[in-house]
Amino acid sequence: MIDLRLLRDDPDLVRASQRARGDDESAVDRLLAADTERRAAVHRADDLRAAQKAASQSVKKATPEERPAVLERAKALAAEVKVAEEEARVADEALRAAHMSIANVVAPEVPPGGEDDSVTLRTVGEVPTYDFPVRDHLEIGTALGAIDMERGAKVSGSRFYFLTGPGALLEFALAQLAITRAVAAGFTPVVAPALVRPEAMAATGFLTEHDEEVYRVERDDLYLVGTSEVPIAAMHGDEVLDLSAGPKRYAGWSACFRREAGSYGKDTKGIIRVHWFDKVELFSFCAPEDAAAEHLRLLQFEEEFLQALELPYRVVDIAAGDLGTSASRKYDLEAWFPTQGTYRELTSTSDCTTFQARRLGIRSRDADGKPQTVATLNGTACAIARTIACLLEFHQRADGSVHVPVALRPWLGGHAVLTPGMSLAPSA
RNA sequence: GGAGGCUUCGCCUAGUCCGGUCUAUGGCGCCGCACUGCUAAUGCGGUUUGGGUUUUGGCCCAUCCCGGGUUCAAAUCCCGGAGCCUCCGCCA
Repeated sequence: MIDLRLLRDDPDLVRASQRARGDDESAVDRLLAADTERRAAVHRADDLRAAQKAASQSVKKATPEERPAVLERAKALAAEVKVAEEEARVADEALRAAHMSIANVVAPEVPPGGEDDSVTLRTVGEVPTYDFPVRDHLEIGTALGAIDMERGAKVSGSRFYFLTGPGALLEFALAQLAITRAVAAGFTPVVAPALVRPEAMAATGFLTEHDEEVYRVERDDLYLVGTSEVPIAAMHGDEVLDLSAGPKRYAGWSACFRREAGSYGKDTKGIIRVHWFDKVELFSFCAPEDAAAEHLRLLQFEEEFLQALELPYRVVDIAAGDLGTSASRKYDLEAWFPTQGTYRELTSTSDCTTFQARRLGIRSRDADGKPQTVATLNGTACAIARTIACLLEFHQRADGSVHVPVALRPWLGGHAVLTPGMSLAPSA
């Protein structure tokens, strides 16, 4: 939800944001009107309630003779209050609906336009030429005994997989590397629940924006999260955080579940797009004025992580029309997939400013000790399945073996290369 | 799964049986002032949050876990829900 004060003070800023996103500008005027109407309705109800309260107090003080008349007036007022309250409730609901229909105000630096208007800020690392026919990650992973897609389908259906042998070790190695680096960078490690109540899902916006993407456990009225952003954001819901020592930073590990409705035919092969994967997610709560700097910090972490994996990548400044509802700015980090001959999103980071925290009721104290809504930011440290896919493809060699980035070796028995049929026991 | 207890303005707590003076008690903490060589102690005052309004002094409304209901009037009575704790059962 956007800041209504900002809307009242500078509606043109919000209109410009809507324009940049390709969203409906008139929604701004509908919200302004709903805001005015709600305030009028609340004012009427409050005044009536004050009168009714006074009347109610006078019932007790009334003499027996006056009592019937006083009671009569109080009753009449009570009925009026009931009507006015209902009107206020309706106005409030209308405001809420209008409020929800407007996405976060985009940062002024964001490129306007749609998907094709996103801007590559920089490209880091060399894209090598492979002097042999490159194989995709599924071929390599299957040959290594790292990925078993067929049995994944047998047990759970399409877009499910088993990670076995070196694949399973890679999962833990990536998780360890991500968490270790995050802790070193000041993030508090968190193991978060992957099953949450409807409130947590709704408060983070996933029931409205990504409703089709979400798995429900109807029997228990719980939802499987698509990212640990959900439990971590909701973790501090309705709290006043102490940010006097700086942002609160978390690195959350959890399983992630996505129905991938509407992505039939997209990335059907391998583990690039799957119904379940594990992920280490970065999440920061900070003062609104620190959000832009914090965003760059998350971006830097993500870049350094890809560098540690020895992967070339590019940083894309996502255009307004392609931003999520809560994001005011978003960077995608895309790494090179040789079989696709292109960069594909491996991680991303979004600055949600106060948009998400307003709905979640997460505040901190400003310099004057007044509560203010915090800013929230999220970023991928490592989406494990897709990262494994990229590593296998990018670091493949002509003989079907795969180079292991130095940073991962401590968790892979010290091995520098993964070879089909190799022993996974630590090398001497 | 069964039985019971509990949830009050940062923390602790009184109030709930028996509806109105609860405009919520007291303590701790915190802020200000006074006193005081300094500190401590003491005294006095202030200290939930959100909304509305404002001549920026204030004023009004809501807020006692959440949502309904009864009533002129609900922290208090009734119904539904959530969370925490204890015990029993089951369980990796």
